[in-house]
Amino acid sequence: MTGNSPDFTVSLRAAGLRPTRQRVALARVLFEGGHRHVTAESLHAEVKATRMPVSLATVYNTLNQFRDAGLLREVVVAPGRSYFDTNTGHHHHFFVETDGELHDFPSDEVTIAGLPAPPEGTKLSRVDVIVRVRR
Amino acid sequence: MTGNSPDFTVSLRAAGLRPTRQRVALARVLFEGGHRHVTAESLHAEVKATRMPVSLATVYNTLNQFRDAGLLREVVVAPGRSYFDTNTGHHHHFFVETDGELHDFPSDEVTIAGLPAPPEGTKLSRVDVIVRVRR
DNA sequence: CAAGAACCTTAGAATCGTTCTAAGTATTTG
DNA sequence: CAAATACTTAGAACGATTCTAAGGTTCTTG
Ligand SMILES: [Mn+2]
Ligand SMILES: [Mn+2]
Ligand SMILES: [Zn+2]
Ligand SMILES: [Zn+2]
Repeated sequence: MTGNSPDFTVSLRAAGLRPTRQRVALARVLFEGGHRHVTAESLHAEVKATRMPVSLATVYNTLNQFRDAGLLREVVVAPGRSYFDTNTGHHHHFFVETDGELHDFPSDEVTIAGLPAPPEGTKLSRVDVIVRVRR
Repeated sequence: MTGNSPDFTVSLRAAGLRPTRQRVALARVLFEGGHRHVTAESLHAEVKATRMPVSLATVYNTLNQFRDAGLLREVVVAPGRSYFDTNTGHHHHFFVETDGELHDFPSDEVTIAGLPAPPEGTKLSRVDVIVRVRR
């Protein structure tokens, strides 16, 4: 290792994934710097700009594997397109409907009181709050 | 008029839509009886069962027109599929991830406190709360 | 109640985001 | 290093949705 960047080789192996060139390149784009919200297409465009060739199929495969490994979370805000979120902690979203932007806000400032009990025979998985706004 | 069913001709005209055979048939399936959550495919199957032939393209057109007219609301809970909701009032949803079911719960029992201000230059459109549960 | 204008429905093609297939390539293991 | 295993990829396939363009329905006006 020659730089000071996080060692994605380690976290990929820890997730049970071989640290291939493509996955390391994608991890760098995703996890270096602050939290991100990407689509497969936007991530593909970004990684191509680093001159590391990665196919769109691999971007899809990798996003799904990272999500399954808990490195990413999938956020559903608009029909027909998936967003992937590098922030896997508890938080909620502003969705700017007019331009498709997604912004985090912390869930610890928000209180949700009076939620009814889940339907018979089900257990809670997650509570998503999406605040839709427009410009 | 021979029955006691609501006059969908009137509400369609009020929405600026001609009360065609197809739209009236779809309105009956959607709005007679209690609130519904449908997909284009599920609604198409239901209306076909009434022996009134309606193409899938018309189901899509009509759902979009009803949504634009405020008769329906679109709910995004899962990637790759749109749900349409006949309940246009304030309320939130349970989504049973394991079988794709959507259930309402009233928003007046729920309190959401501490929401941050919308990003600069945006105004609030709607707050969606989706409680995801699994069997 | 014409008859034209406006609007609507539809089959089938097209599009879009995503997944699959299968053949070649990289990574790991011993 | 060789064999085993996992990965990447082009291109085909897919499922949901939208579009096109041609024929049918509904509305308006006299
Ligand atoms: Mn997926
Ligand atoms: Mn739509
Ligand atoms: Zn986020
Ligand atoms: Zn509802």
